[in-house]
Amino acid sequence: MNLKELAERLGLSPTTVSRALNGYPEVNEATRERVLAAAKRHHYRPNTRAIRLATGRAMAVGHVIPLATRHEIVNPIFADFIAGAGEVYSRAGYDIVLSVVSDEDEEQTYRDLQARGTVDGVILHSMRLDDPRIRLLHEMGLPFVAHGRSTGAALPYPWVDVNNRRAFRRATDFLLDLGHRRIGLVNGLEYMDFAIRRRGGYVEALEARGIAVDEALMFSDEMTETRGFRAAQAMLEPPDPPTAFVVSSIISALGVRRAVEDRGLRIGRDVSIIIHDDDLSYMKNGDDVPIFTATRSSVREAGRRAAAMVLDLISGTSTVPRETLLEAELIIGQSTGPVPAGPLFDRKAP
Amino acid sequence: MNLKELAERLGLSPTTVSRALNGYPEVNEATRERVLAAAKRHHYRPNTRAIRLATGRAMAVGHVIPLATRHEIVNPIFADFIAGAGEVYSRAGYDIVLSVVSDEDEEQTYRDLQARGTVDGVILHSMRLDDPRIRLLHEMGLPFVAHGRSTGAALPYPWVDVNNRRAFRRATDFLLDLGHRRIGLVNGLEYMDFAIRRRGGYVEALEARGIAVDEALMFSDEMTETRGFRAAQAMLEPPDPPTAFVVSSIISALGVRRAVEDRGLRIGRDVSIIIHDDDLSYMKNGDDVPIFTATRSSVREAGRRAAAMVLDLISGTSTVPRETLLEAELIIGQSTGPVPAGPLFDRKAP
DNA sequence: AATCGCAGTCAAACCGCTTTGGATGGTGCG
DNA sequence: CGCACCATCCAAAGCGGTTTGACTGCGATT
Repeated sequence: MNLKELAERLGLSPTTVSRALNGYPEVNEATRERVLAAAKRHHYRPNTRAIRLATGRAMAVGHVIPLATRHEIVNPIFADFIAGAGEVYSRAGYDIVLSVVSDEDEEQTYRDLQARGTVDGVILHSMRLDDPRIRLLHEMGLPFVAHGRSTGAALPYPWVDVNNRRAFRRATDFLLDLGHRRIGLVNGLEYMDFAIRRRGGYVEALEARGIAVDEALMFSDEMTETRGFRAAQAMLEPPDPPTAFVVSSIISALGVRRAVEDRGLRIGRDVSIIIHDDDLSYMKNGDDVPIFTATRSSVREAGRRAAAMVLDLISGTSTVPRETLLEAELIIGQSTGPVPAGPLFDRKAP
Repeated sequence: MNLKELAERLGLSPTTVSRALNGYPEVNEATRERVLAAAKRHHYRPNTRAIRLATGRAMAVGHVIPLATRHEIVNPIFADFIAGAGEVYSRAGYDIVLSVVSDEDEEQTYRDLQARGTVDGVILHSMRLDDPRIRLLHEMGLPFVAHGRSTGAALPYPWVDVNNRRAFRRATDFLLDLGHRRIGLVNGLEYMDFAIRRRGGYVEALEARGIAVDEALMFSDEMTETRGFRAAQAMLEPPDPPTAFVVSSIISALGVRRAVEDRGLRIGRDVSIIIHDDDLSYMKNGDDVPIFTATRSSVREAGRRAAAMVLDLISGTSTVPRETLLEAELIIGQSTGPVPAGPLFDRKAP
């Protein structure tokens, strides 16, 4: 059943039917109701392909997932971010078009997406230091919203981000208040913007108390369980190991926990851990009682905000702020406690 | 730059240009080269919206992500599955259209996707027991491939699945061979088809050795760290606790590990764990040495297979089998060992 | 009574491609 | 020389909607 057929059945022109369905004012209310009823009765659904061609809009937002050729890792936060964004898109009748792309093809992908008219706008994932995509998309004139910021970007751009610096400042302060002085940082890759900001917050907290930053206690790599394990293992090995860790991801933190427990140390008593928790649905930080003390900020909510923002940009009606800084809340869990008295080796399990 | 403009510049008709670009034989080779060169020079990219309308094909495959309203959990394997499928789609010039949908809207979503011509086919995720979507899509005549099977389905349907039963049979046998007799099963939700098959393999192995199945040692729930923790905790509590666990997901297994270690027991010595490992990129089971002994099957590969299959179905050229059963390989890691002598309480840490 | 304005409707153009059904001119062959 | 047959190319008709510009009546205005 297409528009023409529906119009014929109703004894109306396609024009009127189209207008009736799309809520234009110049159609008689009685007619409109007749049309709507017939449309429902015949399960009429307008063909998206035709709408897209006729209106020149794609009614779709692109999410480009960069797949670093070296690492081949899909960002674990991605699924939840999309789930949040999806809620907003579907309400607005927009589709999500996904492109999984290796780094080197990324620019080409954005150009294609625009030139072929596949999408009306895009969301940028995995923002990096001085990210070249900002300039690119500016030049192309394709509406976009970044999930995360890009330190060093020359141009303004719309973004949704967590206040990573403040979150890590608070996390580190929290540990310092508990008396910890040797605090390890297990961070993400440092060309990722969030990792830089998090380190900033960490360093800031230490310096505010006059504590020297120890390079040996700062680690940055892919945020997997294994890397977290390795990092913690390496830091715990030498004399004068850290009594606490600030960890960028709950997944790395699982590795840190393993390393700590492998040495016979007890989390929350011998070694404290505080994490950043993206509130991933399949990786909840405990049901009721949080496992880890954490700075928490829902990545799903970030998805919702970013989606609303990009739709806003596309429609041109600015009802939503262009920059959204989400504050993380501090969740007290069981993984932190006061710094233990005496040197660490005294506390080792037999 | 569109086709008409390009044709004008070349002094050719749109027909010829279109044919030259699409490799039709009735165009002079010299002309074709001229066209190709001009297209490249002017960065001509055909408008997808127009192609789609003209050809009547969507050049897109839909992935419908059901979001159980109760749980709100995004399946963690989803991102990697899509990454695999994406490789295949992009090579074929197809897009991925994502719909995140709550259970009750799912049928409506498939109908819409087809009637509006948004996609040419779909992939079914999270297959359940006697899944109603199989009949639905059959009736609709929309090409589809299921990721996972559906026990009890009356109609034939194309699928890609892991041999879950055999994997869990092997895993359980492996533990039995090590002398374990009390083996806990930490499984996924039992309306999920894979969970049923896995339990089947587990039960089969026990029965083959004449070991009675103990309901108290079979747990099924959402596969999160916390639920895994709870399950293991509950099983370890009573007298005569299991000396080994078969766990359906690496994520739940992290919870099981935590529960085991919380009791002062050592993984691989006091308690063995064997998992099913989907080889998730952000949740690797160790870099070089596997952390957990596991039955491994790459979900990314499953994505590739399913994508190839659905494209096959769409094009009508059957070059790929309609049913793909992937065998999991058994990976020996550090989490399993012979059953310890003596009752469990003797082995507790001081 | 003639004109105007407006609500309501429609025909036709258009979006940018694909595809059908010719045209055209040159070749080969009887 | 005439005709069939290719190899090439093109005009025009879709695809299924939206949107522009016009065209009806009919009550209100002058």
